[in-house]
Amino acid sequence: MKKPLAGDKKRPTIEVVAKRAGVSRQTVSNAANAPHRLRPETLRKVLGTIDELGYRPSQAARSLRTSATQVIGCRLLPANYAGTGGVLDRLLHALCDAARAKGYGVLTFSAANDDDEIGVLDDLLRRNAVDGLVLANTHHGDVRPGWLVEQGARFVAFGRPWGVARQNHSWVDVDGASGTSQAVHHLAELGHRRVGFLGLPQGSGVGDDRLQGWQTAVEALGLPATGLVARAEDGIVSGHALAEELMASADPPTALVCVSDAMAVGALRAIEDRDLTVGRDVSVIGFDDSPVASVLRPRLSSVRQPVEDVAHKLVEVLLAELSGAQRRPSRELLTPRLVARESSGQPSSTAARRSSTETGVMKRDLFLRGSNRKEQHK
Amino acid sequence: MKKPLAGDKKRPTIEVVAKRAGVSRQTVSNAANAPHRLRPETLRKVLGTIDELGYRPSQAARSLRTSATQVIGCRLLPANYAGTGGVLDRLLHALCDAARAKGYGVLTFSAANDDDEIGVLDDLLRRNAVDGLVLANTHHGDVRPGWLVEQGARFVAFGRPWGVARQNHSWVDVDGASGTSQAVHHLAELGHRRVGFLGLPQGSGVGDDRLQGWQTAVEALGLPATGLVARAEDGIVSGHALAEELMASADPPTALVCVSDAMAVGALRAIEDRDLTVGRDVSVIGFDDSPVASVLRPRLSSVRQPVEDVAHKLVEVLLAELSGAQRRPSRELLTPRLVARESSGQPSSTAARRSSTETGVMKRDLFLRGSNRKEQHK
DNA sequence: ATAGAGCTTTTGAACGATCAAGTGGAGCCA
DNA sequence: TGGCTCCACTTGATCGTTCAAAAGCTCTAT
Repeated sequence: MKKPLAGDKKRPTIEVVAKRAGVSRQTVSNAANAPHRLRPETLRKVLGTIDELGYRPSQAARSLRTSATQVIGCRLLPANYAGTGGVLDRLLHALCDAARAKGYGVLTFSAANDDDEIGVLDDLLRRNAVDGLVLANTHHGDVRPGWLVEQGARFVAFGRPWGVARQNHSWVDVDGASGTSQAVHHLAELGHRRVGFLGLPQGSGVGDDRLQGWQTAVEALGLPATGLVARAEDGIVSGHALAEELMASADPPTALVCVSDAMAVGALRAIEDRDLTVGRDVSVIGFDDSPVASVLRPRLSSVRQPVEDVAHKLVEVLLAELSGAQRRPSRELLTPRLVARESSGQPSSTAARRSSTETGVMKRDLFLRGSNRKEQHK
Repeated sequence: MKKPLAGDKKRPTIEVVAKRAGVSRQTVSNAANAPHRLRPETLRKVLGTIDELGYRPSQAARSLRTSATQVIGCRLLPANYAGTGGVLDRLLHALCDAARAKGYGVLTFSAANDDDEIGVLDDLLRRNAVDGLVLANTHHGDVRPGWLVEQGARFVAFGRPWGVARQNHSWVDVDGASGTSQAVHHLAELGHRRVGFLGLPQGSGVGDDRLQGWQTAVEALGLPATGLVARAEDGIVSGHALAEELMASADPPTALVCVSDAMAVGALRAIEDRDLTVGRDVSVIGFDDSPVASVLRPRLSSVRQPVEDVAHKLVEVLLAELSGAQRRPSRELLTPRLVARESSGQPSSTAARRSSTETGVMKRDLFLRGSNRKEQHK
């Protein structure tokens, strides 16, 4: 026999509000959901009572009736997840904000791998625990989008359906090629000509995309392109090895564009190991602008993804999908932005011609917490 | 007029399963919720049908009837949140796992500040969108616990009710004092005697707790304690200033225990600025073992919080709270563990007496990705 | 006066599950 | 055989909301 605990205030139901306001259930319901149907006077009265009693419709009852949960599901990826370090955390924050602004909540879950994730998704969909899903970190040969389409689930992917032409679902993505292209242009402006690229093994969607941006820019600028690309799995160790490989060549690059910040960190180490100075002898630019970027010494230039915009778009697209108004899938490609810091500077040959005061300034202010001061946004 | 979309497979209801299995609704319900009530034969038959149709009870319908949502709410804190950098992200992952293991989901939301959070919580509670809450980052003068108690909400705090004796709610926390104490003992074993402490301004709960651990250890070991503590707001800049302050004294410390990794990073910079070698001339130990710790050079020794255990306890305590079986609030204090890396080594005077091969080894393998190899857990 | 149109409000039913009470049958004992 | 208990299962009611349809009211045109 369970007796109600002390603090258990009973939430008022719509019926209670109705009685108190001297109207019917439906009128109260309309006050919240379709105010235009009520006479202004009635509306005021009902809203007053709602406010007075602090009434909010029960999520469960509403869901049962409308079969809409007002909840979006999203897998939580490990913070250090290779290739997207930190981006997804920022995205999740932004997603929660964007969703809440539209009256939706975000249900998070973790999964060991994609198959495991499908298991969780299956459960969520079967229980009707979510209205739609945000699928992060799409990759080559990803089985999840196909499975979701097959289930008739509403979802948006953060990431293009890499390598699969027939995948027909909505997605939002960031134009990685634009990011690396910006990086190359930035370096070229600083005076670099031999700009290398540390990439991922062929077949990785994001990797190929970002490599292509490098290629496009290098061609457009008429820079040398041979012997300047090295590829391996993501990680600091890889970055070190690849940078070492390129730096050991007969005609080494004076700048490196990296597919990730992890790679960039490895590259920094390799350059230091050669007793060269990052940002002067060799410049390095990372990707994703992870929290470490602004903590490293020198602070790492990096391409920052517009996560807030991404989150906003994701919610917008997903809600359109949910409303059923959406006939065909939407595709949205957003543009990232290079954040230039100390790790990218003029090549030493060029810099020698100028005064060195600039370098002096760079040595100061390495301890700034945020990444907003002393940074130039390209 | 909305017609059902193409892929809209209709979920089977309990009624459908019942009909198909040739039993009543309640029997199907019992098969899932109270199997012991069924004859083994019936149970097998019903479970078979459930499996065949892929039936899962509708969350909404169940919630409506039982007024339990099987969802836990948790605020998402900014990734770089001062004082707990990265810990809460790891915690969230662990929390999702622990909750899911008990059949619960985790609903996340972000909030600009505590008042804003109360607004969101109010909404969640009024809509009955969550059964309980995990309250992270409790601090001095926190208004949230009191408000929640007043509302009769079920919740567990991650963090003690600092400075408020009468707060009477369940909590789980990590024994920060033990962590800093371990750090001091570790340094003392390495031969350090003058061990400094970089802390937070007085009045910060976690700050005072961690300082106290330093104090206790220093007294127990008979180490000097005066002129070795510096305090300021958390951050890299602060860490740099405080370390500089201590290092500039007549009799500077040979090791620094820091209240956070951010502080530690600042300390590393300050030591390097004095052209001293971290881990040899001056050792540094951080707190929280944030992702940057193992990326820095030298890799940062840090006190790691047992987030998985914390998450497990949080869920355990919260569920006890929800079941109503819990008479009085539980308090759980878990013990963190020092992860020793290169930033903490023997003081140069002691090290000089020994061979230098050890230092040689340390210089290698700085590029390891994870933090599992070449680390000694104390 | 009255029917019809249009607006506001009320009423009955339904969403899909669980709880509480009820039914039927087997087994036991007198 | 009757009565009792116990077990396995079924039936009716209910959670709180929204949908669909009915009802009432006001106003206008005939």
